[in-house]
Amino acid sequence: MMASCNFQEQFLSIMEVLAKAAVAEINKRVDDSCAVIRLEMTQSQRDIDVLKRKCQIMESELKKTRRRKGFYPMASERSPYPVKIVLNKQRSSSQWRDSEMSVEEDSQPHPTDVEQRVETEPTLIKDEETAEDVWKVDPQEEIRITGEESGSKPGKPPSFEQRHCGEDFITQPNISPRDSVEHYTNSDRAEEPGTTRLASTEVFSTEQHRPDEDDDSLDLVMVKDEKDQTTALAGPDQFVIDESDGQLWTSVDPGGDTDPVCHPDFSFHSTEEYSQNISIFPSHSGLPSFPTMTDEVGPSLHSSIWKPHANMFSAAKHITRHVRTLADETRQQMPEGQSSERLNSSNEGNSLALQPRQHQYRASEAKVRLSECMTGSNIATTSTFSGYSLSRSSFNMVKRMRTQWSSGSTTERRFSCTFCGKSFPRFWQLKEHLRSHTGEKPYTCEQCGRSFTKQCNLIRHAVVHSGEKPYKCTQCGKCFTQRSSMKSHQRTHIGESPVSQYVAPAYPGDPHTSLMLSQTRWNK
DNA sequence: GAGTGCTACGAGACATGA
DNA sequence: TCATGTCTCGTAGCACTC
Repeated sequence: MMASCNFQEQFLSIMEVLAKAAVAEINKRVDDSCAVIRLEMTQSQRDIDVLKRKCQIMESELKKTRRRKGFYPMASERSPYPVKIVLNKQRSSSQWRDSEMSVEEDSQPHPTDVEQRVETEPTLIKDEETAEDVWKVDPQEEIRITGEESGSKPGKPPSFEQRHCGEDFITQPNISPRDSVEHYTNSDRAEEPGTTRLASTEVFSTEQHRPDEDDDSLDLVMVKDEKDQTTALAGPDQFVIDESDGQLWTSVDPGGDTDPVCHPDFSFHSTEEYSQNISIFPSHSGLPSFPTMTDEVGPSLHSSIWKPHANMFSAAKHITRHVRTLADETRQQMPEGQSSERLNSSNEGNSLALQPRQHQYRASEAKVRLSECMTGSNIATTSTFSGYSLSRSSFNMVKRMRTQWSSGSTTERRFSCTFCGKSFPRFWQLKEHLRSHTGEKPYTCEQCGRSFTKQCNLIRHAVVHSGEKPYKCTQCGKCFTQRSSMKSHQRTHIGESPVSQYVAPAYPGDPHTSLMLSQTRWNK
């Protein structure tokens, strides 16, 4: 009895020590990671400041030039709707900037808007370097990016998403589908006389009504310049998010004909920290989740050996708190409009970009429009998951794409999965692949109700109900439902023992021979 | 409990036709 | 380029045997 008690005490003390050591180690690693994050953010901050200064200088110069020329279009000649102009790289910067400036000036914003716009003036410019701007699907966000913090209550500091939506493309779950629509106008509207020509840009309206179209179809931003026969997404960093098809897509400029640098490829990629640390799907969704920070430490923490120790129980929470605290601190340090993908990924699942979508769109239209977008030298596709909008990951994509451009890398596989980084040569392959992440299973067996991601798998599944076994072993006559099963079975006929087909490892520890041995289990 | 074989499914690669 | 179908590999789960 005494011995047992002593053993228990010793065991507990050992566990306690181990738990403390583990917590310390985890804290250390988190701190290290945070240091990196801070460093990167500081660097980004400097870059942003420089860009802001440049923008301010250019804006002031532009205004001076306009005053000299006396060029200020009348508000009555402008579109009565608030618009967003998407940069077309084929246009000179002065042109689109002029257009945008005039639009914003003529839209007669609320006085507070003006103030805020002045404060955040650099963000007004849909610069080529701010590709994330183009992705916003929410007019509220469009307003926000110009400085107005819609969604945040007066006197209340804006939420992280609100403050960073400009870069993070958060689709607010409480926004109605109609609200989250951006309408495009140029292609189907006659140019109004006196209107400053926005030939190569697409003018978005948050209120515009197109009587010749069903309202339900107004769920996708398709940026396309019909006059120039090139999409306005010609800029390789211009994206559009659509919530129509539960898929994740991107615009691609494979030819690079719109880019002087000839960017060859900007397919999706995901950063490792994103795919590994971000819980994309909320726990209640029933969809698969990527391991979160908590998950990463979870297995060891929740294994039975650790259960008696509260320290270890709290370790994961501690990490979570730590990361959250850091994220909060970082957010406070970050200026408006700045984003950090690392911060995003560290910020645990509850505040991640992928939030439950509360509205659905018509997938069929998305497909049609997708096809439209896929035509031409530029491919404007759209993005979301089933019920989850993309946002911060999109930002990661932009960054990754820019990295690719700057490095001049090119690949045949232009479409990469945001989640796992796998690449595909065809867009539809990526689309199909994404089902494995989104959990979308469009093909359902009528007999058992089971769903499948691919139709061929459903067809193959049908033999379960039919009892058909079309594949027969030529040696023993045994039938199988699948060829792979038969082939696997046939291997058992070879030499009676599969192991005999391989060389026994001379050294049990040798990884090569061990691998061969592992293969003797016939692909198991 | 370990090893083995089978079933069934997930998913990538590829071919083909529209 | 997309949709569809086929082929294929890998693997989880289960049952059975030793």
